[in-house]
Amino acid sequence: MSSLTILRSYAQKSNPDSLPSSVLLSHSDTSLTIFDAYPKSIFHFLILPRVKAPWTANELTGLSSVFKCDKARAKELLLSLKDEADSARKTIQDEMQKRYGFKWDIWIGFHAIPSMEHLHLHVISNDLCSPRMKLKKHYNSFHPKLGFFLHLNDVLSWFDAEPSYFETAIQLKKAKYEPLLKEPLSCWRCGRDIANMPTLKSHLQVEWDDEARKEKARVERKRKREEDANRIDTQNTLIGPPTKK
Amino acid sequence: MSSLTILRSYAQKSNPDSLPSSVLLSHSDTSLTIFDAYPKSIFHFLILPRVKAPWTANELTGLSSVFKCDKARAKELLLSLKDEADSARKTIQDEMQKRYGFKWDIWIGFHAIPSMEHLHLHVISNDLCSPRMKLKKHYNSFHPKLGFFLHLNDVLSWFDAEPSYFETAIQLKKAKYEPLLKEPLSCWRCGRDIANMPTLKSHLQVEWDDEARKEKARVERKRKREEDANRIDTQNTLIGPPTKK
DNA sequence: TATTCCGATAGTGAC
DNA sequence: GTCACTATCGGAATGAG
Repeated sequence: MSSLTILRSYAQKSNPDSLPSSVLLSHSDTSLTIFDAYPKSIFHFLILPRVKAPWTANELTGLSSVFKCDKARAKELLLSLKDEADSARKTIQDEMQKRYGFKWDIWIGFHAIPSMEHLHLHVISNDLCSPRMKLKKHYNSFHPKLGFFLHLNDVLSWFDAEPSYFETAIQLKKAKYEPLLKEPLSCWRCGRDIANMPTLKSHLQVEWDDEARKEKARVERKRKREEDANRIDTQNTLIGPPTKK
Repeated sequence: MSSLTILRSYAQKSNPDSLPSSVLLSHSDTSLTIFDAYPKSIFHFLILPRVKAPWTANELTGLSSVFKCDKARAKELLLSLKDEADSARKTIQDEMQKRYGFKWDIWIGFHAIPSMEHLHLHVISNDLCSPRMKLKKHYNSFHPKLGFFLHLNDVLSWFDAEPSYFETAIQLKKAKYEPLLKEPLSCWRCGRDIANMPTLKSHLQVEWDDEARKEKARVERKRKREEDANRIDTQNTLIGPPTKK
């Protein structure tokens, strides 16, 4: 199977459960949620629309081809992907809590110019810490403010925009988006320019470690507060009436 | 010692014999012949003018600064370098015969834009086979027909050219010569374009092996002819008068 | 913007 | 056009049977 069309081959399966569990996380009637084979963050899933009536494989090649179909149908499709993405987000959040003791943000969106020939919606945790995050284009393709990563909610807002804006937006012109991948590296959190990928990766790790530390402290303070409140409640229950706040 | 000025430091020695034998091959009153520290061929020497009255270190920075001095003095300097280069050439030819049993061509010339700050004349065998021959710019800087390598005899001919030609030539404009180093690779022997350095290096090795084979065969034929002639002479001496040719 | 392999290209730092 | 080091950039192939 060529790497260019592997997602399509998944999306064409009439029985998604035949996919190995290392590939498939879950599926619905209209979509699959798979593990990105080269995760660019600790958590990274792809939501694929299934090739199923009324959709053909060609119509599902990418965002542009989807938009070229009936507008209402396109919106319906994206909303169903959104449902699946929200579900994947919850799965990720549970895992975050279980494995790391805290939760951090998750981004949901498309690449303006994908390489693989089947629409895929990224659901990715915002750490961007992964051994597979190797190249400038990898990073820039997920930078949340650069423009190449199209947040799903932004894409959905196109449906409510002026028709002329909609028509321009859905063209996803290469000339507009391709150069973004070559932009200088900058930390999406602190905005600082960073000279190269090794330095950026260290920086992202520090930023995430920092967030982890702060979040865990916050969780711990909350736990303490609740414990205190509980002890006071218990004391109050045992020795007197509740104190006024 | 910075690599930019190391040649100058050699050229300034009042006693060149204090240089290690791994650096110095020989010297005259006006010049040094040193081993190129990064030989781009099997044989590769540099001839340096010594910093010695009437020459100052600044005047000897490069070809341009030399030409800016008195024209007659400049010519005299180049002719003295030529003498040393011819001497180095003979040394190389002896070594070729001793080590390889045949001789091949030697080029004598300057780089139009040198990186090191002291005039140095290259004396280099035309094999261009060396582990130090690594980059396109290395090769192109010695390509005998590309223009970046200025054969000493060509430079000397500038003195006899129209004054306007002379004045233009001695400027050695970067804009003219720099782009030559990025020209596509082509074999200086057979003219074929060659895609990359690894391929070129293999090709140069084959070309040189080929020349070696042919030259050795030629040498052997000559030896045989002389042996035959000698045997016939000897026979003639022993058994009769020389035969007419 | 799938990865991987190979090589060319570009910037730096050397002292 | 000094080198050596690091990283980036640029093309081509990639599968399957």
